[in-house]
Amino acid sequence: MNRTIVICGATATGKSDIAIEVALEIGAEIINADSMQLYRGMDIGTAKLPLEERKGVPHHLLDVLDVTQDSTVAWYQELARSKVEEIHNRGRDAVIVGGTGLYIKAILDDLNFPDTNPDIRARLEKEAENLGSAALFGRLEELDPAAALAIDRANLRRIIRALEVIEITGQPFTANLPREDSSRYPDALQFGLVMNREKLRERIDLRVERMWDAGFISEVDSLIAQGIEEGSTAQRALGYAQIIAMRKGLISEDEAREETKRASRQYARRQETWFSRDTRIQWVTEEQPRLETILKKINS
RNA sequence: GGUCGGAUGGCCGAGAGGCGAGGCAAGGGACUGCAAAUCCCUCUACACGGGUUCAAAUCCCGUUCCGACCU
Repeated sequence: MNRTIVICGATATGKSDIAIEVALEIGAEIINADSMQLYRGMDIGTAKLPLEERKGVPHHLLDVLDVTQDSTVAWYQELARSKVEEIHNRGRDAVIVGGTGLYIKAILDDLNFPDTNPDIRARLEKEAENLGSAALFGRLEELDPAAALAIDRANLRRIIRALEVIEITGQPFTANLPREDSSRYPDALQFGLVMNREKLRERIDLRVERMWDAGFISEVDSLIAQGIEEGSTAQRALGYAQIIAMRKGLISEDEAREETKRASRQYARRQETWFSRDTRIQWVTEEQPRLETILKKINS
């Protein structure tokens, strides 16, 4: 019986380390569920565990994209699921670790993502520019009132995607949503790591300082040379975006570093909001002996 | 000692008599193909004391503090 275990939570809560320990204990392999650690060359700024710290535990979906390529959930979903199957077929357990909530959900739940079409999307984006986002939202209200209700009228990105899906599938956007929560891996155990805000803030600050000392700037410099600005996903990563802005002369190094800390804090908040909605997650606080707590639940 | 200019919410910053600009930060929230993204909500301030007025952050008087200049 092969298990699927998820370790999630906000950034800087120590997910990677716990995952290694858990994996060592139960003989599992690790699948990365962090949208930015997918990128080759994004090591320091994403706090990617160096090889020697992985203690021999096989890691999957690390360094699988070039910085110029865009990551998407649909692509990730397929790949990650095939990795889970692969590991299970090998008779081992899979530990999924990461802070990208949507990606984790995409593995576990029966989310299906209707295709995308660059032409349609480009056209919609152009229309938004010319007619304004209000016009597109109006169209969405007509074509799919339920979707319009669920999407903020100012959230152009989601409005465009909804219209794109409607056009491609010929059905309302909401028709593609699952009726109820149906899980592909019903037995998956999800653990969430939590820390109080103050503590987390300190850890984030410290971590960013260390990244700087470890040569974060030169890492970004070489990625700029590799064309990170051509892609749209990688260049928005925390810290990377700030250092790119710094290299463009928009902000000082000091500002870049402080902005990175602040953006990380805000990100952590968004992550907590996201994960807090999932009632399947079992939360583990910092006061608890985390590894033991998790192992106990896995084995019970 | 004198003259002039300031003093606005955690920070920045407009307003210059009449339904509490705005931005950032902070907190809360949403979320099915860019998710470390995108977006929404909340946070009633005007240095202090008097006065004028139906109405003052906005006008008048005084006080305190800051800055510039003068002696």
